[in-house]
Amino acid sequence: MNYWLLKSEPHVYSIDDLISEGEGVWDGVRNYQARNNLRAMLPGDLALFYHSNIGMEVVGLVEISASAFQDPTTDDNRWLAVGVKPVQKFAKPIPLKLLKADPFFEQLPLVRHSRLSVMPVDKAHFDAILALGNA
DNA sequence: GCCAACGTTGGC
DNA sequence: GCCAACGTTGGC
Repeated sequence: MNYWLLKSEPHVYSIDDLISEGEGVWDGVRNYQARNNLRAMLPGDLALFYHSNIGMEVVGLVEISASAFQDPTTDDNRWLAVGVKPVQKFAKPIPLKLLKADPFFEQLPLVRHSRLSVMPVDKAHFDAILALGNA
């Protein structure tokens, strides 16, 4: 089981959009590093859902429901998408500011490499964020 | 709205 | 293959 973080601008696609759809396609990724992370995902993997720009907080948890397939938003076969299902919306979203202020999260890619939109997360970091979200 | 960080493109 | 120019992302 692997753990991930998916970033989206909520005015484009928010966790509420995913919840109302029931199941979604994570598409539109146009960055090789992010694409490679999508390719490594397996059904059942868990991913944190982060709202960039507006909110700037980790808002919930989703599950990978389908491993990588051709991104349906382009004919260019370099790009991939995965299926996602909502698991929960956090009672307490975790602001980026809080993660940045805590040395424990220093190595989190979200903190270190803010432009990457699909990133792996250590189990220790994942568990800690989950606990904060449900505190 | 600005700008730093980073990725991509294209001329050489 | 290098690197300057340019475009995009995302925090502030």
